[in-house]
Amino acid sequence: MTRMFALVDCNAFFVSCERVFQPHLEKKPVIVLSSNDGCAISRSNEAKALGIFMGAPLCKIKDIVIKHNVYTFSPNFSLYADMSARVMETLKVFSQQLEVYSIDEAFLDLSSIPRHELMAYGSHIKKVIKKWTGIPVSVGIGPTKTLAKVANHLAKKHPTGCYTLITPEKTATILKDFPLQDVWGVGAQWSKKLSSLGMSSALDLAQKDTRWVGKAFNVILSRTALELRGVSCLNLEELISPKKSMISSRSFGTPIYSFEDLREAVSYHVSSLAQKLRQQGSKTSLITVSLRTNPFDRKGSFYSNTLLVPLSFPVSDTSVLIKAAASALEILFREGLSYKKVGVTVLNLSPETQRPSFLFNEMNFETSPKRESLLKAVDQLNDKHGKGSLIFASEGLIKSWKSKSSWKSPSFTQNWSQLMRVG
DNA sequence: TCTGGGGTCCTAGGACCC
DNA sequence: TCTGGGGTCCTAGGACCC
Repeated sequence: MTRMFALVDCNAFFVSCERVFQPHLEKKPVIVLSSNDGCAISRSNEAKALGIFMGAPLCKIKDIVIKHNVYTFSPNFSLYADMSARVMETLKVFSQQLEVYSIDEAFLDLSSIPRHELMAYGSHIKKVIKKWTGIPVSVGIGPTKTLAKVANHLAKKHPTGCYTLITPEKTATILKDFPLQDVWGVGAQWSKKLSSLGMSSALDLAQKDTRWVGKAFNVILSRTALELRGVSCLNLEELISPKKSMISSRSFGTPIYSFEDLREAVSYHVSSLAQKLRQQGSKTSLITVSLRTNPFDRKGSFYSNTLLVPLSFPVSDTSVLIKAAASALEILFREGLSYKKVGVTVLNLSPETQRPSFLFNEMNFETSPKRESLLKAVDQLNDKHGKGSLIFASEGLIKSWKSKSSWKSPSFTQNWSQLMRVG
């Protein structure tokens, strides 16, 4: 039996989340900005119609925003995460086999639904999600994940918000006019190269010999070519696999000059990563610190550098990681520069249950039960009273390095005092 | 005023070993 | 003149995704 996948994608997700709690924003141009109020990362249809592009820097669209009274929000990621969880929970009603692909997208296995009912089933999903969560979605259905993605593109423009690509004939007709750069897995670089080789539509790639594609590009793109042809190569990944790396980084609201401020910012990132490591039940044995000045600043010379610090054993202890990161920062820091961003990455993650046999005394500090229960208590307090309730001293209290966030909506789903009031 | 943040996978090439 | 060949592991870099 051929398989059948649906891709359910939330429309302008962050904007839609804001609208659920502020219904007066319906039909109005709305945008949500990136961290630091940098650029537009989610746009309502009305905002798109005004010519606001994905990733447009706020400073460059300021005139449009003022002239057309575009409602502008700083990002409220915990709100979006909560709304995402509601959408995903609701989706489970329609298929037990579900892959949460990103914060606003999920693949569903619909192989068991009769072919002639798929269109109606897709429309039904859309209606129920809207009714139960307030979020509008588009549904694309096809025999492979890549074709479901293509169908979803078309669904966004279709009045029903649902589109199916079931027969090979219809699929070929659609792919003939479907630009290659819009295919899932084909980015800017490859579409440029493909175009120079004479391919411009998705059908061109689908009809190419896959071995040739594999040689000229790689196995990923040859898989994409097969999927476009209707051969399913990518399975539904229902299990959420543990992360193999984690990043915490942020641009500063205003440039930072002092080592002390940088160290506080780095400590903050490390602390947040360490907590996420413990949440996932992982430890890291490689931490990297990177910092850079503003790459867009024409005056000063650009400085960007990263340092890897291998740890002698896997850890998730905040203090141990802060020490390692601070020593890296000392090496990276150059006096007199105006820094714009720091970031910390933890790699080589391993399950915390997988412990190496101990040879050295230094292990004792990290693994002592007292130490572990202390960190557990810190995590529990922060869970209960909100992130940042209890922090490590090195994170600092002033946070002069924090990001800009001028127009953040209230914590509608997180904080009792900020719940919506009715009547 | 000034351009996000967080991930994954694949490949080539070097180091090292026998 | 000749100076192996094959395997594994690791890393950096490049591509992609949201």
